[in-house]
Amino acid sequence: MVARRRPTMKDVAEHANVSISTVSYVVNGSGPVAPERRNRVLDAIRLLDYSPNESARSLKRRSASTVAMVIPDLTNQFFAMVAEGVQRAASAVDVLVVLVVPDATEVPEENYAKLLRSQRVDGVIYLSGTGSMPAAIYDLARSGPVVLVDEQIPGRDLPAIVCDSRRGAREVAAHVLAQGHRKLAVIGGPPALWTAQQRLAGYREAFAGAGIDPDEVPVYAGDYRQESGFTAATRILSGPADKRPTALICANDLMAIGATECLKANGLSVPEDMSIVGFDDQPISSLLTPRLTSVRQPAHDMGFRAAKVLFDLLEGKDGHVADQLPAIVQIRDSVCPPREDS
Amino acid sequence: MVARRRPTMKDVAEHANVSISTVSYVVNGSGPVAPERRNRVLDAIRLLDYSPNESARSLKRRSASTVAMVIPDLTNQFFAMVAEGVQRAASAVDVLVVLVVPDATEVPEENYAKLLRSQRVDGVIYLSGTGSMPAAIYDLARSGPVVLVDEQIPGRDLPAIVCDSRRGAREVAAHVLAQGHRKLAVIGGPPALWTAQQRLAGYREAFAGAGIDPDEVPVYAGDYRQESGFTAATRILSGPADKRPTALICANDLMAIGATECLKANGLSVPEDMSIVGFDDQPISSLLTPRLTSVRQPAHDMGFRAAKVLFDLLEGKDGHVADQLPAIVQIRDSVCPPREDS
DNA sequence: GGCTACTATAGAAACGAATCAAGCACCTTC
DNA sequence: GAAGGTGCTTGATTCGTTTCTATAGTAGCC
Repeated sequence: MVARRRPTMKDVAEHANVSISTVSYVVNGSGPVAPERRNRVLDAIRLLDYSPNESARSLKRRSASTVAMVIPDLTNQFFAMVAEGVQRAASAVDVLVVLVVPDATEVPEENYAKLLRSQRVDGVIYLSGTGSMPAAIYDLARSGPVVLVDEQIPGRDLPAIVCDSRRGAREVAAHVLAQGHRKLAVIGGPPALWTAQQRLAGYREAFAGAGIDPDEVPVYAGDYRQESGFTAATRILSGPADKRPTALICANDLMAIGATECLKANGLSVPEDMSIVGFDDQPISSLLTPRLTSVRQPAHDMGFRAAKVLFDLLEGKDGHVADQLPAIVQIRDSVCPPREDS
Repeated sequence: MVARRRPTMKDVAEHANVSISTVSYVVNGSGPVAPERRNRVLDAIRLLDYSPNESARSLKRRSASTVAMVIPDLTNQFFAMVAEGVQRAASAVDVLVVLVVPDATEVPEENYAKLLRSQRVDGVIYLSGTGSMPAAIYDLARSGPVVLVDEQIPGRDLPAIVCDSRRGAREVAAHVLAQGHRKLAVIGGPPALWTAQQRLAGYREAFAGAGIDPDEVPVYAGDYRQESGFTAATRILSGPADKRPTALICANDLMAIGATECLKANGLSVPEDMSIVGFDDQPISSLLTPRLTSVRQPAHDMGFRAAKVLFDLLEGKDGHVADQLPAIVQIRDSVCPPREDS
């Protein structure tokens, strides 16, 4: 049970009676080797159970074949699905994905950039989260390639994979309006985040399209967490009952769930007393009662593409990202026409 | 925008007019350095924005300060929570966690062990999944330290962090029995998995305790996925109506959810027509209608401890794991007494 | 003042793999 | 038969650290 030294190229070379360089050429296919010797090397590799030391490789090649993925919250299924997409793309090219969860990390801000500078990772996939930290992103992007997912930063144009959030938002809102709702309220995301802005803009377009002055519709800023949906709903219910909205438009599912909880806790039923829509279409959303009407983003695909773009970037293939992925409304049971008397 | 060469210890040494070794001593605090020179070095480091090349370090130190975490399914919130716990423990000691999702990985089996052998990671935290692959685990454990989470392998005694699943299972089942149910069915996990065996054993203990012959209670084997819960429930409903169970005991929440969906789809209501319990207590389970009665496992803590044990192992501190964590029944709304006539 | 006993420092040899430049066969071709 | 290829092979160097060993400098002690 002694932890014996792992075999190195030198061992393989001796076993096969060739030079170290030859072994290297065989392993990487990077040089000409006569068939007979190649087989001798291959045999020795198998016999010794050799695999190349990746630290040494990284050192020599100046690349770690590893990328970091910054995820604000793993228990949010949207992020989890993006992560799986990233993982799929990465494993296909034998790149490792290291997980970074800011909330579970000591001094996160400083650390991201350090990760890149110390060359432990070659690049970063950044899912923007419940808060915002644009400063940290700039820092990051100065130290190495960064691809954003579902986020865009106005000034700097960092590569990003995004959805047509605005359109999706416009369409859910239009769906709500089509049911006859005229008194609405929005529970938005963190105003600093691009997605929050886009979704809000989409909602407002729909309002305007239905002849409602967007500025008349109250917007409560949440942080994409369930609890903030609950809080916002509480505030909404605290207003005078006759001015109460008949539909709640939430910028993500988690907040929609929180808001629903609040309504239920106050004896209101969804959608009869108040309609609700979300955004993201997490798998759980279709399991709730009522099944939540939401906007589906192709999370898995977004992660996959983000990873691809990052890899292109790492290979110097200035991989520009032009297209947005579609966001598709999923109509379910959480919206119905408003009561006659409201 | 030219990618300038990152500064090395040599650069720092020249800037500070000291030798490379001195810089190394300062960076690692591993040797005596006069205060005045130490400051010169520190200044140079700041000035050049130096951070040590981790590949070179790993090579020299023979350790990557990185561990792998094998997770069968990220969208399962239980796993996600374990992952966050692992991440928290790792970031505290500056260890990187690389994500491995077998389903999203090409030729996963071979790759795990290779990961260890190539010294890209120092150890592995293994969450056993929807299927089983004991062979792969043995392979792994031969190449380096492995810590299991919520799993145990009979023959080999690999370090593992587990819950008292059996007790938790016994207690939920007892709760169901206490409501007066006598006709039951179990939807179990993959029979090869330790957790599935433990939970089933716990259920049977409870049955026996209530004077029911455990062998009379039918067990349907699922795979811990939602769909298998649905399938099992379909089979259960296809039997003669008078022999139909009044309560369904599911070995995890996802399958309980699937089963619930099936019942609803067949016009049955939960818990009035059939009671249901799960296991794991995922956050979403308390949001469903009815709120699912389940057994909570301290997922976050399990991940955290598993990581700690692995780190101890890596430091040679043969960290034995004796204690099991508790699993606590969460009583909610998915269980009620059976109808009189059944 | 010569001896040990330190301390702080510098030098140099690893760690394991990639790769450039050079060498050595062997074969054309005139 | 010499000049010039072509195709394999190898030795040596390099990547950026860590760390062992040697050395210079200072102090302590009789």
